[in-house]
Amino acid sequence: MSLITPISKENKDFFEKVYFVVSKIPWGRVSTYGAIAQFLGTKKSARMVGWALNASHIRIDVPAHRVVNRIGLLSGKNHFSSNNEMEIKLKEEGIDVKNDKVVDFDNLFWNPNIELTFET
DNA sequence: GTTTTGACGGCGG
DNA sequence: TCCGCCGCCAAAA
Repeated sequence: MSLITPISKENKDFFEKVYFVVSKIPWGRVSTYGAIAQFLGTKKSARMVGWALNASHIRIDVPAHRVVNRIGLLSGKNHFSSNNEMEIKLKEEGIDVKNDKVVDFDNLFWNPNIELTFET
């Protein structure tokens, strides 16, 4: 079996893939659109990741609040029901946020390309 | 079927 | 270092 199986039957389309990866972000960690896009093989499609998450509001199992942009900025906070819901959720996980930015982002960054390995 | 949009990222100025 | 323009590409209009 391959070590990494980013695409399985439950991840048939791009959106599904995004949801899958995002759902794997550990509690208390954050990831980025670009990293997820790269993991999915389309590094240049970071914007699509955001778009996918935009449609993920129906999926409660997708922790979209753990996805920020490359510098740790909460670029998607405006898409949550409450204006600072994203920040609140992050803080509930022990992630400190200041000025719409994740403090110590480098340390909290979870890179699926490296850390998302799961045994099949 | 074509144009616009967008929760990004890289590169140049 | 900071700011702005440009490329990407799937979905919505």
